[in-house]
Amino acid sequence: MLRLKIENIIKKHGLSLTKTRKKVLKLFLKSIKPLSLKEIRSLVGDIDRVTLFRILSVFEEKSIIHNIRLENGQNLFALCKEECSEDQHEHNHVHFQCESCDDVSCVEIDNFPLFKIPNYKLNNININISGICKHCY
Amino acid sequence: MLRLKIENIIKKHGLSLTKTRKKVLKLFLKSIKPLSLKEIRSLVGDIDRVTLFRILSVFEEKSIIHNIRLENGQNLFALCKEECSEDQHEHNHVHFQCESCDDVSCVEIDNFPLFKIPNYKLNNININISGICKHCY
DNA sequence: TTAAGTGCAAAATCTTTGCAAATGT
DNA sequence: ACATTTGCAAAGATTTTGCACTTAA
Repeated sequence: MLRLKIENIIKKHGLSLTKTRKKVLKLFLKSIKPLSLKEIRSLVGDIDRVTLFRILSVFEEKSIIHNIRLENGQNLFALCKEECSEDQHEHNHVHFQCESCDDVSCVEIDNFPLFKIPNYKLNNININISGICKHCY
Repeated sequence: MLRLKIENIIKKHGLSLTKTRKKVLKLFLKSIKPLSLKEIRSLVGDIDRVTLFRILSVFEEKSIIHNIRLENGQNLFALCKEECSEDQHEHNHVHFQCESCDDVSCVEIDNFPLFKIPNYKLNNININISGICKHCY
């Protein structure tokens, strides 16, 4: 089931189906939280640093994952929605970092605000919020 | 005039008034655009890389400037508003990057959306948008 | 079979740390 | 005069490049 989903996603984006890519994607599908390079490497086991960089880079290019750059410099990656395409992301979430427990998560928002700026065309909107999460509140 | 403003800002935050800090702050006050480390260094002239890191770091700590981390990894800095304090920023702007000319700017937004997430306390909100700017549109 | 992906070595960047000399108050 | 800041050297971390070897189609 999961295996099929993984293969499906990779093929759908025209990428060839390799062992390492499957391992990495599996991780994202199983994880609720955004992952750092270190975490991925320690979870996948022995995967070359450079190879991982390259895998994340194609995955990002194909909008399988997206990159979360936090204000403190942390660089995390999280799964995109199926609807995300290469030039437009369809996220209704914000990236939230808790100042108490440091946890980062993608939080869905209903009534996601509609941004408009006169004379500008807005394609991708990325929102990072810090504060206190529901567990620490 | 500018000289006084610079000295005023630095002193207001309890920092001592050094040559290099004045130079760096002057740059921010004169620049409309967010600046990268490289740009700052080339504009200020000969300033040590480490010293600059440290100056930016205190300035950020004191909320004289804020750090803009773009999705593509670029790391820029821009002046805060006078009202910004150490634990809360009062920006009504988004960080906009044009996909055509690559320019980054802080764009003021009227009707800045009010975010609410049930059971969360939101402190700082940071919004990065990419698209086409008014000059390229 | 051959085009694409991986792993390794090594370079290029970016960021941090420690300490002696210089500067601000 | 004393505490803080700066510049330099050097360590650490992160990201990129080139190339030979392996794997997927």
